[in-house]
Amino acid sequence: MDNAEVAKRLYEMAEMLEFKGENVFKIKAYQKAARHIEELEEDINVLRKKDELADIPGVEEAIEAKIKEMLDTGTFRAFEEIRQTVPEEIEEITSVQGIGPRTAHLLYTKLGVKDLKGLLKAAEEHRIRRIPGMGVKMEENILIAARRQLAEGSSRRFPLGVALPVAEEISKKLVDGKLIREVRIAGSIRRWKETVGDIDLIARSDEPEKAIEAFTCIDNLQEVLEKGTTKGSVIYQGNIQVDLRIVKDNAFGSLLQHFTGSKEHNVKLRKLALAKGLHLSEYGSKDAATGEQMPCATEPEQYEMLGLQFIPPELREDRGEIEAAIQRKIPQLIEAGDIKGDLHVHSDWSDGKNTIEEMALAARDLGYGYIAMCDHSISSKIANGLSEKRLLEHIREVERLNESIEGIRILSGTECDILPNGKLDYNDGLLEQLDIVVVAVHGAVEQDSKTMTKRIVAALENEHVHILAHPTGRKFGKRLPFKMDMQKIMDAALEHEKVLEINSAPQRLDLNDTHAKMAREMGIKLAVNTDTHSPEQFANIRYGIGTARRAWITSEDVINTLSLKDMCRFLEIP
DNA sequence: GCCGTTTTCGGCCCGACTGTTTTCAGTCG
Repeated sequence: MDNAEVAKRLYEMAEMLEFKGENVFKIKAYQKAARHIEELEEDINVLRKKDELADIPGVEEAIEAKIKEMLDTGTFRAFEEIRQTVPEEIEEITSVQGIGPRTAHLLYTKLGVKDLKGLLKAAEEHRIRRIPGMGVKMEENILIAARRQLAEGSSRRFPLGVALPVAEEISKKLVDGKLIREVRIAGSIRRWKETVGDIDLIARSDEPEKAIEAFTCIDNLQEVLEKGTTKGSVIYQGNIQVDLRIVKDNAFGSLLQHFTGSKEHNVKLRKLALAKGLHLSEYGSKDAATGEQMPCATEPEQYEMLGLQFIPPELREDRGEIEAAIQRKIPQLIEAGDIKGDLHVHSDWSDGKNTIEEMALAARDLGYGYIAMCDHSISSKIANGLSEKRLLEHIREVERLNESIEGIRILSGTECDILPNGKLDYNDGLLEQLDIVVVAVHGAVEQDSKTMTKRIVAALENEHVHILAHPTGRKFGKRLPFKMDMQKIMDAALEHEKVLEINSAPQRLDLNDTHAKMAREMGIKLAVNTDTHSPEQFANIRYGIGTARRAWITSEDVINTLSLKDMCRFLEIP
């Protein structure tokens, strides 16, 4: 069993204990252990051999024994025993909005409901309303939520590239409506997490109830879930849940902090606050002794009040950021303004929409000092890849434009295919004539891990190569990451001094945050590129920057923060 | 079931909203 499988089983154990109404702290203990195993970088089997399982936070005697049993036999007795008493499709029911473990248990024992179908049937036949403690309203809500889940599937998460524009659209509607002065996007979007479960908005308003009223009446709503005095919750077009929370001005920082999360970050923060005699909530810190409420107008104030350095939203995942903030060792993370050029740009010579000149001028308008024109190579036929002859013409065109355009340097480059056998799509003689060589896998994406790893490592061994673009090839909702050994690929990148790309295209975000963090810790340089195919797509850099920041990356880790002069030195070109 | 600058027992983060209740449990984030 690998780390993910062990974690999954522990989560399932927690879920079944919850259904049975076991002690909530016992349940939390399983969940905590599962989460830490999920985030473990080392193989749990290796830890076991070294007898270091108990070093994992949340793992002590009882859970340690169960993990050992799992690694030996694939399961553990307590799990198998409790499984006999819990319906198999329990998760189908508890993932219906409004149904938690207690209600699920009640429905199971009273009505024998054990899956989504049975739940729908019970609601349609009005059997739920007859259970003591339930009622007509409850039954109606369950019916709606169960039908929605049947149609849309459960626990759906949205790529950041989908959720962020929707959040921006709704924010604009709210501010245009006048009742709300300022809306801020919080939650996982503000942390630039690659997928998000819902959209969290917070706002300040002098008339919170009217503002909530207005929120629950905006265009394109599918459903209103909640409408209170300070909080509203709706399902917006596209089946995405949006929550809005409002407080008074003087607690805006505390509110923003609270609703940015993550949950794990906040839980740890509140424990830290308790040790200082403070109860932390969205209203600020409350002195445990006197009961005095101390709201913070800004986030940095809130962190300072707890004796912490300000923690940027992207780091708030309980991955060591609180410990670092105590010691005042939060790094100065990279910002969009640090980017001096884009090293992965397409034109209409291959599959881009605009001329090289138009792309260069657009980049110059953004204040960039250079761009690398990296059109596709021969084998990317579908992307109109450049033949050797056309690549030579492409180089001439770049030379010509560099003489006529002021204020930006165009680097002649390629996004060269790594062929299935690990060879490159152009010969060395041709690659040598380019300023920069970006390589990537496009075809034969189904190769097994060993072949794919060997293929990419072979490409990284080529002396003319500078950057490996979108290393894992994943595309949200379309393609899973290649099967490959990331550790070996990073070892090769480090050895041969190659740069790994953080591709900012919102459907890619590749490398992702954890891989990018791994690269940074190994000392591998990164490039944050857009892979743009039109002038507008330069703006996607914000997604790459968000991903880089989540990986604790600073401007020193990223090569395209170099000035043009330093970039030329880096590439060893005049 | 875990955990300890209140350390081997007694705690374990905090609050809004809803529905079904006469004061609160369940769910959610």
